[in-house]
Amino acid sequence: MIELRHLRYAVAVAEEGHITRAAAGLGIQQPPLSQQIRALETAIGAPLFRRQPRGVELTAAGRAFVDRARLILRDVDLAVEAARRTSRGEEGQLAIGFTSSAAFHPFVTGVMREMRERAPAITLSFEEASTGELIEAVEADRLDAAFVRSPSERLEGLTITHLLDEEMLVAVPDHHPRARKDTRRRISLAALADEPLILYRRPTGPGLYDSIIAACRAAGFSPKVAQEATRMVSTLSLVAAGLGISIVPESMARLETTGVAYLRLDRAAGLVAPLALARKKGPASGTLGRLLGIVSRRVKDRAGA
Amino acid sequence: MIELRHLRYAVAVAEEGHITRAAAGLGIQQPPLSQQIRALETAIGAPLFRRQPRGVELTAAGRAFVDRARLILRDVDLAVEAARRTSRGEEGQLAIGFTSSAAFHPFVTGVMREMRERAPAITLSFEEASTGELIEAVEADRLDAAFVRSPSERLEGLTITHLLDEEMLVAVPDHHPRARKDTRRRISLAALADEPLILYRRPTGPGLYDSIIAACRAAGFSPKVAQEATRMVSTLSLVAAGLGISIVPESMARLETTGVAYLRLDRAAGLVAPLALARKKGPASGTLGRLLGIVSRRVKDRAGA
DNA sequence: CAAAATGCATATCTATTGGATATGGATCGA
DNA sequence: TCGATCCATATCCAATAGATATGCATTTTG
Repeated sequence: MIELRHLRYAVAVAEEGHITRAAAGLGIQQPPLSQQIRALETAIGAPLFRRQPRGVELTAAGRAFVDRARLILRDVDLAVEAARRTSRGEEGQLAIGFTSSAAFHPFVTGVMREMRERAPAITLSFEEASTGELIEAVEADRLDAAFVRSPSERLEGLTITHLLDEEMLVAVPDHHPRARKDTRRRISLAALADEPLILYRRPTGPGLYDSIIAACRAAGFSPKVAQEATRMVSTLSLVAAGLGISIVPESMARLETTGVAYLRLDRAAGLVAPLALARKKGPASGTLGRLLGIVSRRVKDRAGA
Repeated sequence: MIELRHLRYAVAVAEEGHITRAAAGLGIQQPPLSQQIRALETAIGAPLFRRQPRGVELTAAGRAFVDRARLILRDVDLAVEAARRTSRGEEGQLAIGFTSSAAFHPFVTGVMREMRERAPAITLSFEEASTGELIEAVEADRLDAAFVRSPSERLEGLTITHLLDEEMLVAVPDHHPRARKDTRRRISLAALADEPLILYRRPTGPGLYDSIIAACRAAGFSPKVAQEATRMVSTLSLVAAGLGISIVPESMARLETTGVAYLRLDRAAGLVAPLALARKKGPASGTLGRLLGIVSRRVKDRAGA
């Protein structure tokens, strides 16, 4: 059976044109090298070297073989390197999901940008869905990780890492009486008891929706849900159209939203939009490990700052 | 040190998704296979397989490696095959030379055509030169073989194989008085004693030139050499222009030669153009062996016919 | 021209290691 | 819970890669 050893030896002998010298270079003695070369020639069934009085030289068949052997040896090194890089998470692919409200958060976009820079050989794929759908996708290994909101339910088999809590803002039409007043003043949730509320809710699973309803109840009223939108951005359009007000994560205020004004909520409302990363329990793959590294470093930096 | 064995094993395990089953397929037991896989993983420095309760499955790094390993194993087979084919003379290159007078001989063109058909993977290269130059090129290994005329000098280190003797014809302008008579009748060399002779001679080395002069002397006269041309074809042009007559190998008569008529010579003239193959002494390379095989078969066929 | 040197091949021995057998331990299905 | 499945570990054996010693052919050198 031909082994890489035979290729390495044949290449060395071809380069030296000399068995004894090649043996020295390979760190073995001359006789074993002679034997291995002969064994290779026998396996191939053709002489690769012409034995000259002052050394050896390649036959035409030898040249054909050695030229290819060189490439093969290089390919083996490349294969090993590829495996190492893949293992270290510098190469491969990573499927990431996020809820629409997380997609615009600077933390998430920052992580993504850093991934692109630090590991350009990783092919990233993104998916937007509701928290519930994302959790399901992660469980089913369709996603490697997902940025989700309100990790309320602790799911078996998943690791959910809390990243940060984001303030929530009240979005009101800009002609709304409250938008006229000092927008820096915080208002209480209760002050919005009579306003028609527009909420974002995906067909499936939990999300910010429930947190908002719960917070209103805690503030002593039951919100009047005027509309439900399936995309977060449409929520804001409806607000701009004057159909009601809404409560959205702070990062949403970054979107171009003419016709919408944002009001800060009283801290007592206790309404925050948590951002968390969900992934399968167990050791992370190389590419996922790479992502986790970046995420945890940024969480730490954030805490320090 | 990573060996092809490791690649073969990794590919087998990846394909079966099962160490025990793969071991059976490889004709070894399960424990050594487990060991070899582990050794490979250690050498690479990354796990290639995830041990599952019901078998094993590739990690991302494993997939990256095994995909390449498959190609490498195929390349090794291809390298072996290429060496075998080259050795058998089905592949490689062959530099062949011939004198201008041999280039048109049907024997030579026939051999070349057969080479192309039988061993299309051999890259043929041709060179035209005088017999002397060709002999030199063969000695210096710039040519693998050469079709030459008059192997008069036995050169040390070369094997010169006589292939056939070709009749020589007298080329005369078609308005020449002799061309009017019965062209099938043979004439004697002596009858041409008074004709101005146009001969072909390369700057270097012996050739047909000397044979012709010698034959004339044997016929009892010294030829009047009117012109010397450096290309055989120009010789015929000069004949057509009426500058004199010439003596050329029969195969030259195949060229389109308006204005030239050919006369057969008396056998007593003993003027023949021998065709021989010159090559280095010693065992022939694969590609050259291929040529020699075709040549010798055709010589034999010719003798039989 | 003889002697030394060079360089591959052969012969024999040793040490490494690939592979076999036996067994343990974890997980899964009945 | 018991047996089946399947990988890992431990130990042993056998094949073979490689070491040492030597032979043989050719070439260089004094």
